[in-house]
Amino acid sequence: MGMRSYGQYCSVARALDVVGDRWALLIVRELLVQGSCRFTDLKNGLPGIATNLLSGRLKDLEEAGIVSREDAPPPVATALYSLTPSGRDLEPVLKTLGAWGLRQMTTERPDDAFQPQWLAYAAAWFTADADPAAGPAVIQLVAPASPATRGSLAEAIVDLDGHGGISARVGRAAHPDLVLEGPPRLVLGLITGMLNVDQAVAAGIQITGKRDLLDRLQPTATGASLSGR
Amino acid sequence: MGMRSYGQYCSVARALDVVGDRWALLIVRELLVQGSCRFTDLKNGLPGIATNLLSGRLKDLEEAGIVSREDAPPPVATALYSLTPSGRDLEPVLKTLGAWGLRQMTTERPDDAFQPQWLAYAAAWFTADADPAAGPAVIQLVAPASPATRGSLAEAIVDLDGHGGISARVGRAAHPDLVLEGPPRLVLGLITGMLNVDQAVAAGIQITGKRDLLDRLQPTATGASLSGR
DNA sequence: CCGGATCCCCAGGGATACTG
DNA sequence: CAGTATCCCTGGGGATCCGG
Repeated sequence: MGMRSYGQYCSVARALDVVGDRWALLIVRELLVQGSCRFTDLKNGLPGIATNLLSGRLKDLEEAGIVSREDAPPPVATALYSLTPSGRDLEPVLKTLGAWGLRQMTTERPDDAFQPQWLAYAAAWFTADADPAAGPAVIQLVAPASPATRGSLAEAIVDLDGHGGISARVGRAAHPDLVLEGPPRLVLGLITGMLNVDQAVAAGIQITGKRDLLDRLQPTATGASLSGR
Repeated sequence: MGMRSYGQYCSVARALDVVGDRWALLIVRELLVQGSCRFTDLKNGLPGIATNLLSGRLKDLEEAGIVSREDAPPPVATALYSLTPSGRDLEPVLKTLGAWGLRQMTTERPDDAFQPQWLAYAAAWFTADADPAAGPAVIQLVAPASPATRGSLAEAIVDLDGHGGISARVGRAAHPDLVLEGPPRLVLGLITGMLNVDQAVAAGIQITGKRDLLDRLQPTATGASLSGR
């Protein structure tokens, strides 16, 4: 299929030969965040993509050794897509790219899509646990989802494991130690450090539970500030 | 001009809205490596790009606050392009992307372009000084340039400053402590750690001078091996 | 020679409909 | 659900042309 190359013996150009096509890195993002998943799950996680383009890219990425496709066991009988080790190695690329992209989040665009898993990966990728010795803790993030799915909520659970690790997943926790609720720009701005607590509160974020957990949740990306607007 | 967006409130998607277009990141690469330079310098550093596309991208990137264009002082009277601070912040992105792309360098393509500055940035980005206390040192890299410019050489100077820093630039050093000469794949493979010394020598690289300097030049990217072929 | 602008053509992307 | 097929259209590749 698509084998267009920049024709340069340079590792950046070679990387872009493989993952530089439109939608390619976003597909990898979705596979990183969702793990092994079905065609439709990818389609839902990539609002705006055309189905032919998705299937085409999946073929390309499989050919390039980044994505693997396998048939699920009998009861399901559907194909599952996941990342190969080489594909998982793209995580640092998406992390740095996403960290740089935080500064682009200031401009508001009311009809942008927004999904719960993007809330999750932002917490996992752009924050660190400043005080692991304080033990495990659970933070619940809540924001209104895309305008397209009006009424529904984007909910993510952030787990501090007490050993310095932070993981996040979509869903609602039974007994969170802290709940942050508000528009995506505020929740995201607070956990990525683009807003400080005072600014986020003033802008209308709702903080429920152990507020001192916010001091443990240290933003690692040194992005611009969202406070200007 | 091009304002096509993925329409997702996600920092990765937002980043790709700005630098995801074809050639965009390669233009940034060239500006990072070359510093402030003219239109023609960029064109020469980006073999294969169409001039209309280059000028269009430069406009887009300028509009996005990544590139700045300024008129050079009177005697030159030409426009100079350079990166803004925001544009320079893309360096970590290109580093990680380039590190991942090293594994794509194994496939040989005889008519790929190859330029001296790519030799330089590879050394600066993917190596570290394992023993700064040993003092300053200079390593000369030499490889045949693109088939297009047959006969000419790609030459880069790697400077170990004796304080842990490594910088590199295009050119020929007067009195290098070490000279590595051979095909791009071997020189690049050796400094990025995809080949070890024995493999590179067996494949025909020429090493002249203080060979123990090679132990100081530690590859930082954990790429695949080129030895398989 | 440098710094583009203009033109033409085709491949790749976007939207939708359709099928196993 | 998991794609394939189709159509349309924009953006990219390549060459040429033009003002400074």
